[in-house]
Amino acid sequence: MPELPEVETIVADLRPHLVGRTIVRAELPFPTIVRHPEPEVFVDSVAGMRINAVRRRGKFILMDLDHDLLLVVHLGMTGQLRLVDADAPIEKHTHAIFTLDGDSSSPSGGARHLLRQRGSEPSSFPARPSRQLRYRDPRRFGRLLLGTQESLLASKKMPRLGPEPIDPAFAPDELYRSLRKRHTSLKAVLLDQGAIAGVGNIYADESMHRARLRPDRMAAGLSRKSAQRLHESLRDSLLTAIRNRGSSVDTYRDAWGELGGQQEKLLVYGRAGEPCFTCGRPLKMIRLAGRSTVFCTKCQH
DNA sequence: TTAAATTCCTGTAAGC
DNA sequence: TGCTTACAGGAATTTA
Repeated sequence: MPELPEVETIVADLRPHLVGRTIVRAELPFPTIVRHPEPEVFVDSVAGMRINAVRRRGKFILMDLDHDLLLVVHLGMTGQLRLVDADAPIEKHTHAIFTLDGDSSSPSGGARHLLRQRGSEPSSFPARPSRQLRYRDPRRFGRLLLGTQESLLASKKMPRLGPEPIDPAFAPDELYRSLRKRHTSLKAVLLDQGAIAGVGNIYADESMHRARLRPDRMAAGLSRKSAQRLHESLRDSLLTAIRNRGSSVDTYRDAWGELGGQQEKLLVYGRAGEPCFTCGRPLKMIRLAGRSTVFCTKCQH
């Protein structure tokens, strides 16, 4: 499922292809995927808007449009955002389609028309179909939002998010202080988007294993030194996963529909019962914060 | 106020 | 083989 590294991969892939493009038309085969505003307003409002930036915040994909509008995409568990040629067959569970203006590297519109009139359009300029950004989500846990940044925050449509764990400004002591005030399991805090943005079940388990910390430990009981280790492990887990283009467990695919590479390198997630790579003892699975949680009873304390 | 439980949703895999 | 059932989980919402 898409967590910080997967969303970061998609955003980095999409950015050069979307920035500067204009959304010609939006269609919503499944309108309720849009949570704000009303679907008709959403469709009307994005049409004709230029995409000025593509960013990530936590697990959210943010697209800055004209007129201070912000198009927000959350992939939930099975959401996929793909860039395809407009004539590509529409896959099942496609809930939103954004048609983009043509490729600026080949003459389009008026320029193409002029060339054709003069009978001099080079054959090396194929009639490139316009492209579409498509949102597909079989389990429909994802959502789309539109509004000004200010209005989205004010209406509480966008949750308040904690610091970005891979931001160099995120200091070990900041993690220590936020853990200190939480009387719940370490796992629950790592999954809390208001505490740290972007961490989900995969990288919570991976980073606690790297830090040699039991997921069911009380967060408030962690020493400064342990918090420091967790801080480093979190960054390592996330940055390594970004380098490997994310983990394709379940249905995750990048913007081109390709698999990531990190799933083959996971230390504990999805490996319950298999031997720990460090000590060989079978990894244990428990349920914490409503999530399956895998760890090593010997290596993690 | 905070933490835990419940809910949404469908593809997949296990079990009969 | 074919059906039923349990399970996966992000986060909003509800309950404790």
